[in-house]
Amino acid sequence: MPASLVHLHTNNCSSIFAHPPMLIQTQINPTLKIPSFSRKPIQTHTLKDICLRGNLKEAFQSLPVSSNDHPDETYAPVLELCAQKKALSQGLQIHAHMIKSCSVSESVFLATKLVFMYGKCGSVRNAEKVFDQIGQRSIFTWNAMIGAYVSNGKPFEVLQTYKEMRVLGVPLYAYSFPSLLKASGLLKNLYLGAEIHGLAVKFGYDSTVCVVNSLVAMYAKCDDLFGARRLFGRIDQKDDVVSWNSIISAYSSNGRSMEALELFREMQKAGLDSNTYTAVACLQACGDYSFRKLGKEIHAAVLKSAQLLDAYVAGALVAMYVRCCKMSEAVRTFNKLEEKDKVAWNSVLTGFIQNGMCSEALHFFHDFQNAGEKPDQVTVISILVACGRMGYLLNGMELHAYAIKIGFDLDLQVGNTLIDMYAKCSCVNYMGYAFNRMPDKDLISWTTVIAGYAQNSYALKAFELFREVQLIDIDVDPMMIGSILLACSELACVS
DNA sequence: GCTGATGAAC
Repeated sequence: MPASLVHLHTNNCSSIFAHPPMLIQTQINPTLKIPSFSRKPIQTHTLKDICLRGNLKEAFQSLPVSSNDHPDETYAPVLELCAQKKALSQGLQIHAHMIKSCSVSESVFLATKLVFMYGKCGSVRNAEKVFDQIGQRSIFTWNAMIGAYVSNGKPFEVLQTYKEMRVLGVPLYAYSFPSLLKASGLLKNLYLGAEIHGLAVKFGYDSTVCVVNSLVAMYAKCDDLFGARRLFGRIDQKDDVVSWNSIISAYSSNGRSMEALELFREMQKAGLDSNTYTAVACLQACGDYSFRKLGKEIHAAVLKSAQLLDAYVAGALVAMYVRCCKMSEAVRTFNKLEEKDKVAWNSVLTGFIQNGMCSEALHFFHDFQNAGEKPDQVTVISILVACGRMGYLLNGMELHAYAIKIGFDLDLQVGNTLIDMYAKCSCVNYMGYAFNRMPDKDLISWTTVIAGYAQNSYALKAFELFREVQLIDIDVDPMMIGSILLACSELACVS
């Protein structure tokens, strides 16, 4: 690309000629000035370049063996690279290297980088350990810590840290808000979100584009679409793709396809380029059969624009075809994927089940296992549903054993599906066992188990559990009443 | 130096 070369070239020139007085001095005695450039900065600069190139192995080989005079410049780029690659074991090695050369405790900058690296690599505990040891924390340190919490799905910890910041009087800066607002959204705590919104106004960051975008997302996650729309409407310069993506995604994830797609059209009219996030949000809105044509159009546009299909876009495409009951298209899209991740596998799997193709789902599960994938909760739930519908008790039990082995049977949703599977396979004893083992039970658990007993002619057992439901504070739902009526007719009692 | 918006299930 000639244009970027020219750009780079002029940039270098401007930095060299940025200090004319120096230049005058060097002109007096140029030959002596040249060797006075120390070798150190050149070395660390190359390490930074290696890191920018993204080769972790090369970066490791270029690390100085003993302690050096520029720990910040040495370690910061390597830590950043570890974070980018989510390379925890390498990050730990760098941390060890740093301890050996005594450069962690003195530098808040490097300690903050460590917190950031551990957060990105998914090790909240290590991030906390480093964070706790830092005496004088900067606002960057606090932001790195709450960022680590929020990106690892720990909104309660964000809330706690936020309270600590308030008590200590740490002033919030622009970049504190996105993480705090995301945590409010994860907690669906509109009250907290509004409080943080208030602080953003107080500190004067409510017009900062990333803060506004985070606010839009927060209100949407807290089911306040009106609030999200009002904020989006107040943005003067609507020229940021993320702002549009936030509001489109707000509508599409709340099932408001029409509004989402109207906003997408408006965005196109404004002449803004969409990206993968836009595609995902729009595809989500194309779940309705009536939008299948638009979904195909977006599919075509995506194929045209991206050389390599983004994992999220691919997943959204598969999910879109599933919702439009186009399983052959879904499978075709899935097969074209170079990197098939778990969500993509699960989308196809649940697609088969939603479309009543249980034996296809079981076949597909064999492919899943042959590909060396490990089932997660969603996979287990899908296969249990298929087993139940097909009446495959032995396969269901096998999956139950697997679920127990890795502790999934304690999961509420997995437990509920196990109850349903055993009920459908008329295996009442194991159904009761699965139900009793559940540490938490919700309305669906009770409804499913009562229906299971009633449908398998265990009317008295159904009554017994119904009485228990009335004792604990759970609302009775129509499904449950239906099961109890069935049990009544079984016993021919009308009382 | 830290930051914002994405795909799956009973």
